[in-house]
Amino acid sequence: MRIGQLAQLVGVETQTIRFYEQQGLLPPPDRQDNGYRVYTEKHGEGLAFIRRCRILGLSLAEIHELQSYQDDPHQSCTAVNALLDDHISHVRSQITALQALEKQLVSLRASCNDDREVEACGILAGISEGNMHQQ
Amino acid sequence: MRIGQLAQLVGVETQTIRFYEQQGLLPPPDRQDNGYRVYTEKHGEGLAFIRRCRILGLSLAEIHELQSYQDDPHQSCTAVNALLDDHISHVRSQITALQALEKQLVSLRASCNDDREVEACGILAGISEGNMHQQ
DNA sequence: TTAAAACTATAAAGCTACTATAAGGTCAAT
DNA sequence: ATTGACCTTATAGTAGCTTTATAGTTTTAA
Repeated sequence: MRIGQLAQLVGVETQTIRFYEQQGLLPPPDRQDNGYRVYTEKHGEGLAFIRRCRILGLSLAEIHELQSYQDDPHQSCTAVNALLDDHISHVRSQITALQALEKQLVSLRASCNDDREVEACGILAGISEGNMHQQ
Repeated sequence: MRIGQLAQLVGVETQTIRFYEQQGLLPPPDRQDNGYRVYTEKHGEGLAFIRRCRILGLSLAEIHELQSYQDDPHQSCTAVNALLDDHISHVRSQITALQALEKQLVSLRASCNDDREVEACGILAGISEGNMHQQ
């Protein structure tokens, strides 16, 4: 399978595949005589794994870590559990921060009900005067 | 006021101030004979405005847009309202996406209760097999 | 058969919003 | 005279790709 087919199969761009290879997330495939990369089904699985991890919000470094666990299948998987726990708490703190931000934005938005002149705009005034009860 | 004082006043690094100047968000200040930047109170206000916008999650491009409205104080402020509305809905969709992600991660986490061998780890199996009811 | 379209390759730059590093000039105090 | 704190510019690094440039190869259509 060539790079274009693999890309279509998994739903990524060809450049992304080359990028993962360069980053050491995808093993370098064999080459044809003309230099074209030749992929196996294993590469497809590896690439799909990476993409699912990315959809879950894991960083490339975290994915690399998971791969290192996969390569040593008889060790305990507590590290995998810990990685996921860390990631979950990271996601949760992001949610909390964004919810606080949303509240702040909504209250700022309420300070101006359309169609004033910019000079009297409650939003710009609100930002300029810094009445943003932070934290 | 020199750049270090301004930085301390507003709570940013000096490089950040130079960066904003280079990006056209902060007007180039006068220079002393030795080339040092000299800032006025106006610069302080401008910088504080930028920082408050950044805390609200606005991009530098959005801040630039807001500044252009400030420069023309007699036009209607509907564009300002619209910018904020867009930003609020952007934040809300981020929150929604992260909440869905959290759910997915928690269910994945539940598929492995510690201390198995990596080979049997429910988390890695879950990602590999792709039983991630997406969307 | 030939020419265009589609695919592949590498290398380098661009994106965001800074942060960090390097190499050097200026100024006040010791 | 030199130390230290400050200032200058220019360049590279961060994450995870995407875009662009340039060029070679294969496939398809005329």
